[in-house]
This record gives sequence, structure tokens and C-alpha cells, in this order.
Amino acid sequence: MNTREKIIDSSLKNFLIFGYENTSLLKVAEEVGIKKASIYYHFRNKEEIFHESIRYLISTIKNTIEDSVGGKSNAKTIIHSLMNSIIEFNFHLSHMAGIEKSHFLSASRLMEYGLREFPDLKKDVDNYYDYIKNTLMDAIHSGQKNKEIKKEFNAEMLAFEIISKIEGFCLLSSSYSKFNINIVRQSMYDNLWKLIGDENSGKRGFFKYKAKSIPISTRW
Amino acid sequence: MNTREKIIDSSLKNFLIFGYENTSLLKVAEEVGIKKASIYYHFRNKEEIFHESIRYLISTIKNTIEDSVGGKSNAKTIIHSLMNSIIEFNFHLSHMAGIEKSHFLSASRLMEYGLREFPDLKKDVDNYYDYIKNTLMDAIHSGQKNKEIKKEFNAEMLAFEIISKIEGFCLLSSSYSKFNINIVRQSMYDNLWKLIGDENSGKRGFFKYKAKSIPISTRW
DNA sequence: GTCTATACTAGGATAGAC
DNA sequence: GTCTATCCTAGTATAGAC
Repeated sequence: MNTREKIIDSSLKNFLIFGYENTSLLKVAEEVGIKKASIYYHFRNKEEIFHESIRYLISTIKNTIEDSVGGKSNAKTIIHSLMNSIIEFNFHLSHMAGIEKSHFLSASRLMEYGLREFPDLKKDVDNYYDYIKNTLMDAIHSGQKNKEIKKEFNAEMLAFEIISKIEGFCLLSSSYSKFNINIVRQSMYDNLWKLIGDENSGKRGFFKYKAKSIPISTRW
Repeated sequence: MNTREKIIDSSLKNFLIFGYENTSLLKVAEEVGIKKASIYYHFRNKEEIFHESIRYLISTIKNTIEDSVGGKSNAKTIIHSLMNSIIEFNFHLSHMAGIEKSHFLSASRLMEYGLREFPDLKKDVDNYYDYIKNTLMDAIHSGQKNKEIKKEFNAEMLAFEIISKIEGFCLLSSSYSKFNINIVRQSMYDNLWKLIGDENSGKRGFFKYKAKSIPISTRW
């Protein structure tokens, strides 16, 4: 990892944990092992570092999803893997960031913050959600062809609903101490298939959530 | 409104729009019409103002929900009103705060931020979610007695899922520009009832979302 | 209860040597 | 590419008069 990458790496960690304003470049410099002023050789200002960090975060999640979804053909498996990998990614962010559980860190919360402060990020964030939406819609369409999923559902609406569901679960995990994501996860999947699964399909059985770690890029 | 209330009022508005760090007490003082130093006669420090603001925000939402749900007996109506009033509350926050649409403001996003910065808020936030969860669970239980809702569902899991759904929709509205909450809202309600509604119930029809403004406390 | 004046600090950013 | 030194500003907070 070169210095530039180290700066991004440490900054993203700090942004996720402390937020943009509470992340000091002095601390980042110390973590990287250089002096504060040296950061300005690599980046114009703090905002540029933030932009790069967000882009790096997005590409990391995308890779995680791709690794998890790639090669799978069955619609249920794809949708399940996608949901699982996003939740798992967020769930493990705190460990990846090197802090012990504490607060449930959330990638989309940081994106949302960035978006408000720096509207330029809109393109990147939209692009991220487009990717998820399209992956879901493809799976839904093929699932409707295979009779895994009822035809009555509009694929785009369903995709929106699934994304909202994931985001909501992650947000609630951060905010509501009585909400344990691992307890509701199975019922979340069950209810989704109960709703959209096609009864005419031969193998209608629900997925069982397997509590195995999914592969996450381990650069942290 | 006395000075203390004015300070809370203006602070909350600013916290919602700009976040904690980007809210300056100078600006708050100007909005209130006093000098910055005078704030410290009413509050020990910025943190205390934030605490009070969050508590005021929570009580405002609770009142909004209570106004909307109160007096209704039918489970579907109650659940529908609750979801609707939370979404509507968030949806209208920006107008209430006096800024023109811009970013979709979200009450729970501010709570989540506060929680991370000031763990003392945990009690208040948990209390808020407890209130929503209990309201939902009561409705679900009575709905299961009346055969409006299938008995197979665990009320607590269902409540969690509904809350997640709402939060997710609000977050996505803030972050994903292609996501229009008013377009997906009807399908969100439809899908919920398709899932949990009891077919044995006589009047099984779905709710139609009525795009009327719900009453929101108009102190702002 | 509100004001003026002022202390104090953190943190982003720049200049210029090596 | 990294360092030392320095600038600058914003923003919280306090002291004490009225």
C-alpha cells in the first residue's frame, strides 16, 4: 500500500466511525505515519479525501456483492446472497475498522451524510444503488420466467422494497438496542419468500439463513 | 414561546439540516434574536441543547403518531396510519424546517447520529422505538383476534419488520435520487397486506393510500 | 436575562526548506 | 515526498458589566 492508499484507508475508517467533521487529518496522519502537512501533497483538501474514500467504500461493497452473487443462477439464491452480503458487510464493518463491536457501522449512513454535504457525490451513490437495483431486477425477471417468483409483482417496485428492507434493518441495528439483526433475519427472508414465492414452483422451500461468514475483501 | 423554547426550536431545525457539528450557536442566536453568549444563561453547553432538541423531536413525532392512530380500532387502519404518519412526518420535515424540499430530512438519522456521539441518548431513542413497537404489536395482536391478520406471524418480528421497512424507505428517499417514496408507497402497503392479511377475513380489500396531508404539530 | 469583550483551542490549509 | 513552522478562522465557552 502506498502512502496515498494508506491515507484513504485510514480516512475511511475514521469517517465511518466518527463522521466527516469529527475526523481530524492530524489523527489520520499519525495513523499513516506521516506529518499532517504531507497529506496535502497527495490531496487538495479534506473534501477530496472524503470523495475518494466514499468511492473506495462503494467499490468495496460492490466487489463483495459481486463475489457473493457471481456464478449463481437461481433467483432466490441471488437475492438471498445479495441481501446477506450487504447486511454482513455492514455488520462486519466495525471489525474491519478495528474497533470492537461498539456501534453498528453503516456504509449507507456515511453515503447519506456525504450526499448532503457534497452533492457531487450523487452520481456515485446513485450508481451504487443502480447496481443493486439492476442486480435485483435481473434476478426477479429470471425468477418470474422460472416460476420461482409470482408474475404479479413489478420487478422495479420489488427491488425498491428489498433495498429498503435491507437499509432499514441496518439502520435499526444502529439505533434500537433491542433490535437484534440476527434474530429477525430468518423471519425477514421467510416473509419475503412467503410473499413473492410462486406456489406453483416445485421446490418452494424457504432458504435457511446460514450463519457463516461471507468473504469480505480483507484489505482492512 | 419563551427564549429557551426558541433556542431549542431553532437548534433542532439546524441540527436536522446541517447536523450537530455544522450547527453553530452563533447562527442559532441570530435566529432567536439574542447574542451568542446569552445562550449559556439557558443551557450549560451545546450538548445539553442537543439533548433537549432530540427529546423535543421525539415527543413531537410521538404526538403526531398518537394523533393519527388514536381512536382507531381496526388493526389495518392503525398500522397504516402509523406507517403513514412517520413517513409523512419525515417527508414534511424540510417544509416544517422552512427549507424548500432540498434534501429529504430524516428524524431517525439525527437520532442515530446523536446516539453515536452521546450514548446517554440511548434511553430516549429506545423509548421511542419501544413506543412504536408496542403500538404495532397491540394492533397486530388485536388484528389476529379479529382475523384481519394471519395467526402464523409472530407479532414482535412483524413489528420489527414494519419499522425497518419505514426506516428503509425514508433512508432511501434521502440517498437514492431515483427512488420516489410516493410511487412505491402504495405497493409497500399492498405487499404488506398481501403477506399478512388473513384470506378468511371477509373484507380483505387493500388500503388505498390517500395523498392527503396528515395533521402535524405545527409549532414550526 | 442579556450584553460586550475576550480567552482558548482545534483543525484545515499554505510556504518553503530539505 | 516529507518535514517544520506558521497562518487563519470558526466556534465553544467564560467573565463581568448593566
